[in-house]
Amino acid sequence: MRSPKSGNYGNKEARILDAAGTLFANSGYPFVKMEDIAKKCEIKKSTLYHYFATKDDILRAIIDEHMDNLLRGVEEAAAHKGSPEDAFIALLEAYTVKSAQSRRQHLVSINDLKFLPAKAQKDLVARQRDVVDLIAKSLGRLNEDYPREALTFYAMLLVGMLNWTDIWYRPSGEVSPKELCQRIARLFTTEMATGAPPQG
Amino acid sequence: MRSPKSGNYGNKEARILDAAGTLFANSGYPFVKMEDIAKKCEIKKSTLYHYFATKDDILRAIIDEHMDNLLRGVEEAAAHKGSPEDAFIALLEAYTVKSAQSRRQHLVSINDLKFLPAKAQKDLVARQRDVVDLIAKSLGRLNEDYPREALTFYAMLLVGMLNWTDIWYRPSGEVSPKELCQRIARLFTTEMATGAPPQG
DNA sequence: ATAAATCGACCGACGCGTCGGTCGGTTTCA
DNA sequence: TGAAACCGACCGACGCGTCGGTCGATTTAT
Repeated sequence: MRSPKSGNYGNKEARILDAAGTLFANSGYPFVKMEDIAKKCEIKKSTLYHYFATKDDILRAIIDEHMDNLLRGVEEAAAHKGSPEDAFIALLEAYTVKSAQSRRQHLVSINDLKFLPAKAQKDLVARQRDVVDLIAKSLGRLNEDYPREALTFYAMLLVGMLNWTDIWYRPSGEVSPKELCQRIARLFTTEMATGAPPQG
Repeated sequence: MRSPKSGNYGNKEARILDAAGTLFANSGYPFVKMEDIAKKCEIKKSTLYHYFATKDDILRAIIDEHMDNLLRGVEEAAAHKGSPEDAFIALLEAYTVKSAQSRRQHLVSINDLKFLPAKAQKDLVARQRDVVDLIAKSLGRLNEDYPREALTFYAMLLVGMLNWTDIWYRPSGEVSPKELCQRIARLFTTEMATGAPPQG
């Protein structure tokens, strides 16, 4: 998205978030000190507090921005016109592309959400739920016979798989991102095509 | 395994690990203070250090024990005689049963591993890899045409899904553990039965 | 038999590094 | 010239780990 080196980096807030995101993703929120973030931005710690009131606020801002971004991308793909299968794959690709694009932010969102105060967490989790619902809806178009709760169930499985994948998957490895995405998609499209809807 | 209330709880070490495991699972390693653990064991913090040299050691012991347990269970199931499908399901069930049995330990293993010093992590991760390999091998028996690396790939996806499931799945909900397990198994057995092996 | 020596479990107090956050002052710039 | 950006010095709470020492039980020596 934004290269760390691009000259007029715009507002410093974004630069701070970018630096913090990288550090959080690499080391985990509790291990990153405010001074580390400051150093990476080539400012002093106290200056940091000119932009963000607390460490939590930085984390919150990162996750918040990422959720918006992710949700927007997935919503867009969900509106894909074409066969249900195409729409589903488009959605999956949107999800993985988005999480790859802002890979660090995504990792932070997954790993460090729990370090936020409960109230802030609820807010963010609600938005995660929106993503799951969109996926469930898309799955539903693959097979109209699955009841809503089964769809949600599979959507959760899918999101879980994707999120976990972020932890170990390296795009530079044997399997290309596109192939990763297609293989995962096939697991679910096949299920929806051949599986008997449960509890029906 | 061991009920917290069972009278002669045996050695105190186990009791400490049990208490710490619960606390870690509920709140996350960085948030749990040595004093919290001590209080839960009805001893003083300093006494804790009579049994474990550092906080890290406690975490390490928990994960270590759990890994052993899990690996043993999965190994046992892998030796299952019967059709490849039966063996695979048995293995899956072993995994989920084991992680449910010691749910807290499993959560700790997933969430808090990263708080260990790098060296200790490597050790534990290697054992996780052993589990993945066993699963890959079991998948391989479902379809001999899949090359090793594809099997590992799917095994990783599967383990990821299972691990993530631990985060949100509640056995008391709509879907019974057995059903959960079967649905997940079906995603992969179907793939292995109908899918074209990639890169082949 | 019993006093002395030994030992494991236990504890209160606290040293000390760490780290999020503050404050008062200086520089920059429109 | 005044507001925004920036900084160095500092603070206070917190939490890990330590240390000196107690207590009751077991072992040893006489």
